[in-house]
Amino acid sequence: MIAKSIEESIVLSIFDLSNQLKKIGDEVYQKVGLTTQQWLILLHLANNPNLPFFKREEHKKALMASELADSLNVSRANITNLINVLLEKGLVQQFEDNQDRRKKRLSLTKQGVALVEKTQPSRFAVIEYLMEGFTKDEKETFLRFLEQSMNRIINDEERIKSFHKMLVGV
Amino acid sequence: MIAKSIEESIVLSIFDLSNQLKKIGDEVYQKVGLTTQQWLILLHLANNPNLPFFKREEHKKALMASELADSLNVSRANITNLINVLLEKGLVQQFEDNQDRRKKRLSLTKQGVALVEKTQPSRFAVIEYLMEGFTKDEKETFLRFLEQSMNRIINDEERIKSFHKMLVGV
DNA sequence: ATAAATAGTTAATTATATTAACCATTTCCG
DNA sequence: CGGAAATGGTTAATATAATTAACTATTTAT
Repeated sequence: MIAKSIEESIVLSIFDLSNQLKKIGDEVYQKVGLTTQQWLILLHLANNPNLPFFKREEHKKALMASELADSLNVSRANITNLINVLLEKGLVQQFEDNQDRRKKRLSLTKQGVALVEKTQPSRFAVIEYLMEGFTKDEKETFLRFLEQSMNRIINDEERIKSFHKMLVGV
Repeated sequence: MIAKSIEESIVLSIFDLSNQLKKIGDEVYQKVGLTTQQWLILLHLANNPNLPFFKREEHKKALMASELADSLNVSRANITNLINVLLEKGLVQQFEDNQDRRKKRLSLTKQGVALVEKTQPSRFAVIEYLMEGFTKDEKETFLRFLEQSMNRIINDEERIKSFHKMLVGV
């Protein structure tokens, strides 16, 4: 018999909710021929200040593929494929960095910008609806909580793995 | 230029965190030859009271595959495959329902129970560490928030879709 | 008594990602 | 300075995790 634990409930709920949000996203963005991942790339290229990626570090120059790979936590090869679709659709453009010729910078095309702007209101409406009824203070606390958890995962990776060391011999 | 929004920050952080947690989970459970999905099935069969599934509805009888499909939000066919692995590994057993011969009930084997119990402490340690420093009240509010969001997604699906109707013609 | 619904499975397929190898370029440092 | 290592991007082959569609068996509804 496993004990009730508010902490575990939170983690399992986060999983569940994220899953559902992704399903909704996939369904919605499928209408414009995109996946949630491709959509997230557009949000990055739109410099959406609400992305954890932009909170963790400042980015003055246009993003490149490897930074997207970092933020989405996937391989560079995968990003290449995702970007190719966006290039074909004319939502994104690529240009070479003239200080470092290995790098390719990415930005939204006019169409890309238009798409992001057009979808903004409905995304906001859904999000606001989901968290209706909570105070600003409460929301700020959630966000701090989420950010602390992320920071600990990123910075104390070794420590977290050490908790699991005992599992190796199972 | 997209405006700062605490609500959108929360949603994007939830995405990010869930992603990271899944990566950690995959890495850890890979050591015992399981995926995060298979692991979640074990937690269900262990009647973990912290699973959103058990908070939404009571389940007196042993679970069956289609209920797992509901909870994990995947197809029944997919569950069949996931279960097969767990059967092969001897972590799970299946028995026929004698009231309804279409149904197959699932339960953990002794080995399955042992595995869940053995991994419990380290899972709890990680989880506690992630949310260290927040009060019980704060955690409870957070959980209510997550549950409200999930409920709205499940119960007001039509309403949420209607927010996106305007996108169809993009 | 028959049609519809439910539970599970199988086979074929699709989606989404990964790894490994490679090229070009830049950075590090002995 | 010059060679080794690191970085950025791509390609090809592969893995994995899921889906859909079709099917069987059984139960429920009318």
